[in-house]
Amino acid sequence: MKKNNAKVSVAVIRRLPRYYRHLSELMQQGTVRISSSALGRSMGLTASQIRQDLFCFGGFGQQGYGYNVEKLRDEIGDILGINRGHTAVVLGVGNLGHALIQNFKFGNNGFNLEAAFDIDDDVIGTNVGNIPVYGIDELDEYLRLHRVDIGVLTVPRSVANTMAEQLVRGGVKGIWNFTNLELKLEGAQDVVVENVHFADSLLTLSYMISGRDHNGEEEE
Amino acid sequence: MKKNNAKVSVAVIRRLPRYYRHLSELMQQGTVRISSSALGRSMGLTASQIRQDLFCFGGFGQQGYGYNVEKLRDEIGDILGINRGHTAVVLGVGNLGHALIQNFKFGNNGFNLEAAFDIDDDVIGTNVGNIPVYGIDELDEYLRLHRVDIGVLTVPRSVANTMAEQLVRGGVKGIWNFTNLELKLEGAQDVVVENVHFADSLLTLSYMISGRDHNGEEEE
DNA sequence: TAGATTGTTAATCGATTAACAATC
DNA sequence: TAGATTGTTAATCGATTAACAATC
Repeated sequence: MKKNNAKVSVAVIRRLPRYYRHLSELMQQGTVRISSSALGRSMGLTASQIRQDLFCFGGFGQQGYGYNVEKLRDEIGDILGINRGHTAVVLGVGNLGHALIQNFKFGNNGFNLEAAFDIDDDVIGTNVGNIPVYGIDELDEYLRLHRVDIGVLTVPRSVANTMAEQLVRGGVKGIWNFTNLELKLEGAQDVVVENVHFADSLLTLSYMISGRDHNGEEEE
Repeated sequence: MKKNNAKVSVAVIRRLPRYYRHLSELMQQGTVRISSSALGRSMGLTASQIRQDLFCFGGFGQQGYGYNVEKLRDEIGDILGINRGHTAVVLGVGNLGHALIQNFKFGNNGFNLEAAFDIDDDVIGTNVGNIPVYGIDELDEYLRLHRVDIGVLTVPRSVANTMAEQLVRGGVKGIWNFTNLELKLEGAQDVVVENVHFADSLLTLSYMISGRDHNGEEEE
């Protein structure tokens, strides 16, 4: 198992969570070992690609045997940063923020959700789930006093960029952006923005169900 | 502008909604024309890639001038299927379903949201926004009587696959899947599933903020 | 040991970028 | 017209797939 220092491509990185998810399910089903070809079959990838992907990180298998499901899962979890005690806050406790706080298992993904912020007096001071909701004017101080790794942005479009800038000034490492805006953050090259663009996803689906004659001409 | 029958790659397709979004913003700002290089600069793409992407569909520009923003936007909207009168129903009016019904602009993306379904008697018979909520046992008949293009799946994990199968039997063309489950739909090759996996997105962000020493060894 | 399956390099394929003639 | 910028082909780059020696 040799150290591989080549830069890992984003295509590989985006497959890691899928590996993690599938391996977790296999583990729950009690599967102890799996070969790259069996895993590939169940995930719709080639065995070659799986071995190549894992090779980026040194490879975690054993010739003639395959991969230990639990060990591989844990290794990938480590690579993804699941055991680093990441912390998160939610900005905007509207319908979507509410839904994320209540339903999304931050803990399963290695994040501790510690607070939420909103501008509405009716919700400030309450708890959603176990999460306290503070006023947005308390954000600066909160960020000064706590290490917050990411901000979850579920505020209205109109204030999205301002709030994002405030998070950046407060020292977050990443922003999980649910607003349909492309954030413009000057001089924050080391802050990572991960977008969840619902509209992009739906429009892709729209394209795919719309059939093939996309140039408006008759077929012959 | 010649007809191009080569299959369009998924990489290109997934860029189309971004083009659409950026062009919409430019249009709102009153920009009338734009060159591939200016658009590329503002989107973080090369001019070459933009021209190559549009070339897949025949090209919509004019030498020496560039692209008419509104015309290009509309052409891409057409390609994405925005003007086909698509219809949608939501399955599962929990926190997330509620948030989507209330906040997400289906109309902006060419979809008419027509109904929602849930199992909870407290919500059945009510309206969320303007959308009526029916009992899940009325779904089969509803699908028989109405043409529904996509089902939006925001039900609990445990019933996700069953509900998806019911949608397929009811004749939907696509499923917009917000459950963190990989749907297994036997014999439904022509039904498109578009996944919105929150966890995958967050874990990608987790990786990116976790620094580079992913093999646990000390640097030298 | 023999069989299986990985780690790893090489070959192929596809996507992005470069170049430039066509043309507005 | 001259300048600008596209449409389109060719070159390059990177990602996926194939192959096979290493080894459990």
